[in-house]
Amino acid sequence: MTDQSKPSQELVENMGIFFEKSGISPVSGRVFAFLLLSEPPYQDFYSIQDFVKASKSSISNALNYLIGQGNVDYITFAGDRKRYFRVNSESWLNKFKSTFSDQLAPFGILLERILEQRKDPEYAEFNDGLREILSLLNFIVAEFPMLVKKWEDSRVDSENVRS
Amino acid sequence: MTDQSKPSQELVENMGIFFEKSGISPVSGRVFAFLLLSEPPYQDFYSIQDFVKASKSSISNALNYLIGQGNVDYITFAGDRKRYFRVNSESWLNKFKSTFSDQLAPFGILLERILEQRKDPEYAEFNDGLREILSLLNFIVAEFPMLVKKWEDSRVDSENVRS
DNA sequence: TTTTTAGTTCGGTTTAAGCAAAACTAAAAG
DNA sequence: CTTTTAGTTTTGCTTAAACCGAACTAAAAA
Repeated sequence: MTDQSKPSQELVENMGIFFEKSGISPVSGRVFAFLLLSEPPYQDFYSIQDFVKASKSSISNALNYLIGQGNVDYITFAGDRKRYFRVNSESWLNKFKSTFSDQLAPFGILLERILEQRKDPEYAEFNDGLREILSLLNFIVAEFPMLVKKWEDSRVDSENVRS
Repeated sequence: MTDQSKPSQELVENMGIFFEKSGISPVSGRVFAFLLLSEPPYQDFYSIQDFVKASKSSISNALNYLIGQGNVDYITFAGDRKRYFRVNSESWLNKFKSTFSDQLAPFGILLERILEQRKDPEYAEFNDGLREILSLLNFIVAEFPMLVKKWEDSRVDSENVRS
């Protein structure tokens, strides 16, 4: 289907390692890297398998994992029963926007629970240290959405300039 | 030494799981949770071992790992050869301040490398999606230190009100 | 100088994750 | 209604991480 220039194995391997570091499996990392680099940016199961050189089960698990994370989805074409898998950059962007609050908020709750337990005033200095972290955390959780909004607004502005 | 009220095993276990999720080993997670909850907030090797119920080697490895991460350090007292391990909230706070940029910046570089490769204009929409993520990323990397600064300033202000 | 203490290091075992191969399934094609 | 296709599920293997117990070490105490 149209263009076929495959990315370099080495680059996919390297980027795969980058994604591995964020906690996903090697094959998932490579699949994701491949989908980010391949032209076209949507690829069917067997092209992925062919490039990544892993078993069907590994590819299947990797794809389902990535789909579950919301970073990948797929499209289909009429009269073609294959699914074409691709990085869903929109959902990826949205995850970015919310990740900070989503991850920080539970951590703030944890810190609050700790401080609730530590009522002994003898070690107030330690508690103050924790309270400082909690304060920064709460500040970020509160301010971050506004930061995103600011970015969004700046995007809209530059669109308007063009039109 | 002074207070001895031990935290509940269950709470330490729960918080341990929370820290495990961020990628550390179960024993490390429990040790860290214990140090966050124990009164006093500094504990010697054997108190930790006794509470966490793991082997000396596991405790040793966990402590050295946490120390390596900068989240734990230790203090000593004259005439006492034990080390007393504790959460270093200051270094923890500092890690917080820098973590975002530190983690986001390499990711931005990765996205840039991807976009460099993807010159085929046929799938410009996909590239636009990636560029959008990169834009948000760069925005956050640039703005985040200012956000932290704003928080720091607000802290100093409230200190001045008191004095 | 011998013993104790406060850990660390070493060697082996257990457990879980990741993967492959092959059997399987559901839908479409022939 | 038989075959092919596009995956999925199952089973079993391999490897690495986590852990334990025991031997070890370096400094302090006796």
